[in-house]
Amino acid sequence: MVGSRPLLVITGVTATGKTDLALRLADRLPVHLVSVDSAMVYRGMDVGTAKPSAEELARHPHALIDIRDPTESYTVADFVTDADREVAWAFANGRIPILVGGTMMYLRAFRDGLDAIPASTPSVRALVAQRADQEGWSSLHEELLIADPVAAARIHPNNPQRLARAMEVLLLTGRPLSSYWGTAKNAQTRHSCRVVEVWLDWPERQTVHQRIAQRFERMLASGFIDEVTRLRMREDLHVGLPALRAVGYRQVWEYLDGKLHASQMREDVLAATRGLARRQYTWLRAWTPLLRLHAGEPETALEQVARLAIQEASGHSAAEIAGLAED
RNA sequence: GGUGGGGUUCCCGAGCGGUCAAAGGGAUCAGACUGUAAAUCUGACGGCUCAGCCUUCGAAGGUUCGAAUCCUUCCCCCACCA
Repeated sequence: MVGSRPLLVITGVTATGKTDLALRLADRLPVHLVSVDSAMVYRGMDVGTAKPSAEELARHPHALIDIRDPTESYTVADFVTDADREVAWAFANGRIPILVGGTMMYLRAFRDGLDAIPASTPSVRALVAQRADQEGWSSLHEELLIADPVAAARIHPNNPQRLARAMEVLLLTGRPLSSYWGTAKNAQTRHSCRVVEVWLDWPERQTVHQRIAQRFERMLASGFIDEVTRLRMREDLHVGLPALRAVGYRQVWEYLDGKLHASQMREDVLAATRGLARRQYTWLRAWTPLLRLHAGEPETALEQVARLAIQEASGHSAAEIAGLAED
């Protein structure tokens, strides 16, 4: 019965209650929760990432939370490797793996698989950065256009981050980045499972904006500023690190630097969070097999997801197992 | 009460007789996305029956072939003097 065991994915834009849904699901079913969140991986970044509380984590452990120091980086490839390991563990132990989170690129990479492209190295990265400094990014893009026209066509000359990656691979391996494309295996194949994806969403964008604002108020009341102050006291942390470029942390850091007034900081954080949500929507709308559930009706959503999971797991029809999720 | 500065498209803010639906920034919206992704980047952004037309630059008049730009009066802000 290959492909019948379910793997649940709970996603949606920021501040829609994904974590809550997952926690409640964990109360009823034998699950293994796996966080899909590029910011929650960092230790000491709790309030601003809306990480589940220590109590919640004690009750329902999440894999891939608090696995890095803010000085370290964490990548999509790290995520796919880690998530694969967690999913395998779940299946081996008779649990339903549930991937919860809104880092869409991680989710996409997990679902569709990642091609075996070599990781960059600090020295090559520095070299590319230095060349960009001297010659300008547009010059590097022209170079890429010749060496790797396929990748160059898909990378805008003004996008240093993606351009850098392509150049790094080229310099590191002597091979075009695009020559590595096409070997990835998707999650269903890798795990012989059935991926069930749930999108928790509000019908009105305005609701999401409101919830973002309310949640930020709660974060402030819960000591978010203090949290950033603590991070800022560390000599080895600075805003250039991926961890501290996270929404909220970046702005509060500037505020503590005295570069922003409190009201401006608040506004900037909210705008950045709304922007994050907007970009998440772009992924979600293009994501075909998503079951969209109403975030404003958590009970119903919970019911549906639980039922779906049981149904997939048992291979029985929904009618046959109706009521099972209640227990 | 007097003098000086000012009211510009959702916000801030340029423009100071034509090339202005009006620079730039912000917000918002749409999109891209294969090892930094809560990142990085692109586009749209007064309205329409959209290669053109219509309505905007505090209000109303006026000058001019032509005004956001000049004049008059009025309304409202700000600063200083009283």
